[in-house]
Amino acid sequence: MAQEDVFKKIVSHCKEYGFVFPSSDIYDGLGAVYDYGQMGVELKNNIKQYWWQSMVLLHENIVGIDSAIFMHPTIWKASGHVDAFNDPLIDNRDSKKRYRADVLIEDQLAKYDDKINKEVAKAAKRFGEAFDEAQFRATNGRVLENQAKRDALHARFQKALNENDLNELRQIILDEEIVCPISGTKNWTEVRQFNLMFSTEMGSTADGAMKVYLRPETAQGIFVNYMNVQKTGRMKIPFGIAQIGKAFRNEIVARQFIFRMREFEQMEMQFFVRPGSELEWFKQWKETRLKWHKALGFGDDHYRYHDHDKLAHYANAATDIEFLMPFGFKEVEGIHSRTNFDLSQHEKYSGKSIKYFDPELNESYVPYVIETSIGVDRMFLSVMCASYQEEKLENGESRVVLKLPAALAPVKLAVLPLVKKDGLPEKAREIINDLKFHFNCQYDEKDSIGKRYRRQDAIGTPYCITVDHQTLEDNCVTLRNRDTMQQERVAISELNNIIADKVSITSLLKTLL
RNA sequence: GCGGCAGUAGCUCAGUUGGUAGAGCAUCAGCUUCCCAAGCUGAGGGUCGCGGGUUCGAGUCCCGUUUGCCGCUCCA
Repeated sequence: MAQEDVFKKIVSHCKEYGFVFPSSDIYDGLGAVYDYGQMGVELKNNIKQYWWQSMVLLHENIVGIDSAIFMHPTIWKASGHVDAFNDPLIDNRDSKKRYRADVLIEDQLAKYDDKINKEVAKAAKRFGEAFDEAQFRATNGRVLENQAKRDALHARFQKALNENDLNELRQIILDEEIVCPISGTKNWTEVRQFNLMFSTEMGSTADGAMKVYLRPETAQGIFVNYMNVQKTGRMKIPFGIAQIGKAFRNEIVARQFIFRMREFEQMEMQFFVRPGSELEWFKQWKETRLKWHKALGFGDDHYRYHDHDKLAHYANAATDIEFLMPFGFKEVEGIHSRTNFDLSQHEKYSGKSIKYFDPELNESYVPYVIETSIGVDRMFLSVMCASYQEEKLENGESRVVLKLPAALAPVKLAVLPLVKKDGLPEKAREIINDLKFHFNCQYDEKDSIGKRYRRQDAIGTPYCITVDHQTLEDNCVTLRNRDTMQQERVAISELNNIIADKVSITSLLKTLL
């Protein structure tokens, strides 16, 4: 089966069994926004718990926070997000190429300069040593004409930029008869402003509302709380701050189901270290994070590193952990050595000192940061893709089974009376009423037993128990394993002992040590 | 954003030259009592993405719009 078909099936499966729904479904959906359903929310919560516990529980020098989505607007100036993502873009309809409108106009300005310089160079050659350049520029007709055009264009361009007048930018491009370098035509679309950050207003407009942004990453919430946590938690370097939360990016193109969404969730941990030691820590976190992924047991061949050649302005090392999705290896987690860029920027913009006094070195410094940043939704998708299997059975039939790691499965145990009479349902209820305090259980008495097993396979329930007539006599049930489909007879009193450990996140965490 | 393709029941889809909707699976109730789904009886569920137009009549033709998929583009 082609891989795209598998992906389509996974998307359908997600909807059909209550994992992921399109947002605003009954209103025909909202672009690149999705909701998690009754099964999805359980799986997602389990993923978050696995991450949180691996960070905060297993490391005494990592603590968590939960910062607000709204933050002071200056934070995004300090971080570089305001400047980095605010480009006026225009498309040429013939070549279908996109350009920055301001760059096209700057190129046009440069053309005028070229013309003028050519005239000057020509004259200089002609007059030799006697050439007075200033005099020539001030009197030559062709130079003056081009200079006047250039100055007019420059003034108009600056005015349009200052007023953020997109129509005027387009009009300039038309008036100057700027053509697409590829198609050579002037068939331009409207100019559009693409800002990666969503904005809204805080306070009523009558009071002079303040423009605030929905955070495009959770990291800054950690950086601006660095001093608070370090002081109140008496944290000593090296230490980390972990956070799980929503972030928002107004992607131009958001596609591939929940892989790239406009509203998404991140799990980030910023680890603060001594300057100079950052690359050592970078290496260590790279390994630690890959181990966390591999512990899920999907197979080591599903993962690879992708080291960045082109580094962002703040980083001195960066790598992605990529996962083999049906549409290729894709980034699930990023590990970045962010230097002291963020904290230094916040020092500068806030005017507050963000230094750490290191008693061992007896000196103060702005700590360096190693960031591990993982997309919850991407992680969710990778787990779904790796777990989804269509199996041919010995009797020639097939089944769809989600081979989720038991610790992540939404439902841990299904309790099934073999038949819907003779007191079996009552006995099953009795069992579930005890076990439901320990893990997520589901009861089902509808349809044949085989059909019920398949229903549980489809949502990835690792264990099913069947209550039959013999149960009423010996207090034993049949325990059925999702993956092997093997059954064994166990005492009801032993169920919690047998199952609880296998389906707990604790058991998964222990494999990390 | 540009270009191509698509949108009919929860899912997968059919719907003939335009005559106000069907199948399989799923769901629910009952029968059956069976340890690996698709046995029997019955039921519910769709203003055919949305808006407009042509027509006596539109799921079907035309225009617009929206959503999705693929390619290009963008991606601290």
